[in-house]
Amino acid sequence: MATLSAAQRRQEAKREYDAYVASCPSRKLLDRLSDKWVSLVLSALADGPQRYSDLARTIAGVSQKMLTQTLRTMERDGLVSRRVTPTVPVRVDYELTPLGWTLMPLMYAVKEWAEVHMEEVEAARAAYDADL
Amino acid sequence: MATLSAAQRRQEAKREYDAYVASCPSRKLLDRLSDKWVSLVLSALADGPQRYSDLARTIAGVSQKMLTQTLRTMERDGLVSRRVTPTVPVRVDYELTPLGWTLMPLMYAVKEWAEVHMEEVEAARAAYDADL
DNA sequence: CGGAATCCAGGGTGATACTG
DNA sequence: CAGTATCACCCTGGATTCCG
Repeated sequence: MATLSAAQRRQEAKREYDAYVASCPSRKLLDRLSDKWVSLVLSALADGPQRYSDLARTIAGVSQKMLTQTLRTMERDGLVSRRVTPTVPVRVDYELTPLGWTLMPLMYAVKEWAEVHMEEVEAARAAYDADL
Repeated sequence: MATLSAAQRRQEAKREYDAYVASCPSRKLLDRLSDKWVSLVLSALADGPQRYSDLARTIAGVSQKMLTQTLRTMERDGLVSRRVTPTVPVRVDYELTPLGWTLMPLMYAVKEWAEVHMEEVEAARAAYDADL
């Protein structure tokens, strides 16, 4: 990459984890981050702590199962924290951990990119399909 | 083309894409970008044009089918371009399009994040599992 | 309200074999 | 070398039901 200096490339080469290697834990982590719900949950929590039901409403179309499953995995990975308020009925809030906050901007940027460049992608698809 | 409803015309005029809405095209685009191979292909092409076999070697563990399928979709979406050199045997090079170059740094950052924060994630997992 | 558990259909995925 | 084709399987992910 042109934006990387030779020194940076050397440093990268020495890095312990390499996502290009299938057996590397970071590759599996990248696979997990490449879950379609993770980016949406992270982006949704950018506004601050939110209740389970708030997340379900913001992220339209997510099933209870997938939302819960995604939040559990993200909690286990240290990206979000779960706070239970033992009222009746129960209230559960999720918020980003410090680690989660370091990842959120990156995923948010991808989500933004998808929204901003949607037209160009659709134009490219139309052009591609026309050449068949 | 069929007559657009008032709501459709408003959306058309404002070009508002919201990835939180399940039916929004940008959501489907985000789902596609959330493919585990897309981020690796984009990152691999950050070094410049590469041959099919180079990509297959760099991205360890990808099957021919998935690599080809991923490249086809990315080509259709205008993220990569495909150049065939009709030698014998055939040589095929892939490179990022200008549109692909705008997305690459974002996905590359996510891949980097996974490598850099791997240890913290593993520590979080260990802590989570210990509390069961 | 915020889950857990179960069932189950569908398709995404990989292995394999073949081709220009 | 760079695919295409076929098949079988697993696992995702939705629907439903029940619980604290």
